[in-house]
Amino acid sequence: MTEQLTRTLRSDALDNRQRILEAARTMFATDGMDVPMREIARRAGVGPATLYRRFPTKQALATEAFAEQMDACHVIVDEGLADPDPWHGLCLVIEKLCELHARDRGYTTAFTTAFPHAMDLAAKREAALASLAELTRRARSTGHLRPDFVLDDLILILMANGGLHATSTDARVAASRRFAALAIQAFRA
Amino acid sequence: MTEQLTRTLRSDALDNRQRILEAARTMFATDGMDVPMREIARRAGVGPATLYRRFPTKQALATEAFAEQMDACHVIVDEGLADPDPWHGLCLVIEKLCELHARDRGYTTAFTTAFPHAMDLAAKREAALASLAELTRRARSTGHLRPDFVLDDLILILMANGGLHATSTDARVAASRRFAALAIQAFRA
DNA sequence: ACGGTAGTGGACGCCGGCGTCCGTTTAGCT
DNA sequence: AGCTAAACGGACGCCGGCGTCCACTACCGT
Repeated sequence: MTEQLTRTLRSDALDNRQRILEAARTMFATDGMDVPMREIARRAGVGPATLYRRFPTKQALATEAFAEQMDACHVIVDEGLADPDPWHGLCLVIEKLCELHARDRGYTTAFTTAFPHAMDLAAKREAALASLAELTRRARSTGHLRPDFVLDDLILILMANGGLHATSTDARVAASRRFAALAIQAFRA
Repeated sequence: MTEQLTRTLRSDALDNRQRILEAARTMFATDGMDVPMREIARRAGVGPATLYRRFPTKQALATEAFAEQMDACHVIVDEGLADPDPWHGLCLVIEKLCELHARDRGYTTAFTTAFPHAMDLAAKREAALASLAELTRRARSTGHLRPDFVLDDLILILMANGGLHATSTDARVAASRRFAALAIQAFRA
């Protein structure tokens, strides 16, 4: 679908579009989801009208902007699945997902609150969760994972991880790391 | 200090003040900290001016409104300290604090983000944390608590607990309960 | 090079929250 | 009952974000 847009879009327009997405990504990541649309436009070096023409709503913008973060999520989960030791793979996934979410304030809220109509995000989210379920199934069979573990526990942890506030990104990442370690401890058989 | 105000305040004014605080408490709890001041005034049945006269800033209002929640925190910690089994007391404290925070959206953010100038809150917070430190010290000596546990871990958990979002209060409380159980699991030796 | 059209962004009006002023009401004392 | 000062709240102006319109610009095919 992006391809069709790419084809019919003029070169300068495409350029602006890219800069808008880049600006949105960085601003969402550092300042969270409540940055004014104006501000994103300013940083991208375009007028408000251009921004609104490309992305009529903030959700549309967020959905596109977080596409690569979503892919990063998938890569992380796939790496976990590829690990010969499922328990070790699961631990890696937890650590990396927590860090990813800690580095990007906006993505966390986008992922957890999962706005009503961001179906594109939701679909990918479901796919990632399915892979996670498979990974936990394998990890449980190794005996290192608590037998009464359920997938919801992991989701719970990820959501809770999003509640970690801090003044700087570094502090947030550090807190997130400790938190991931505690979570793994809680999941161990 | 409240006494002095009480004395010099006219009866109807005192009445309004009470209703404002009650309205603020319920609205902060259900809708979080970002409710408009207007809305609180409306629910309390007073004009905006009255609200602003009593509480010039939202922080002032929040500080007073959460005073009893803060006391509830103290009671919980004290109960934990009074428990003959420190480890059991600690578990109770974790469960109750998580639930308290889950029931009151506003209080959670007020407690964790701890606005710059809400020194009254901050002072009580520190006192509670000191008691918590004592409790964890005792719990560790029983051997049921992980030897490498630090107080910051508990704070981390409480902050993370604040990240649990849900549509209804009941759902949030349920999630919080599961989360507390996981946390206790992570802290066990 | 040039015309046509896609694309742009400054400017505009709207809305909702904020904090304050002032004419009116009412508690409380005599 | 009557007076006075305290208290009230509706109304006002301000600000910042939102979404849109239109006169101008610049790309691209010929």
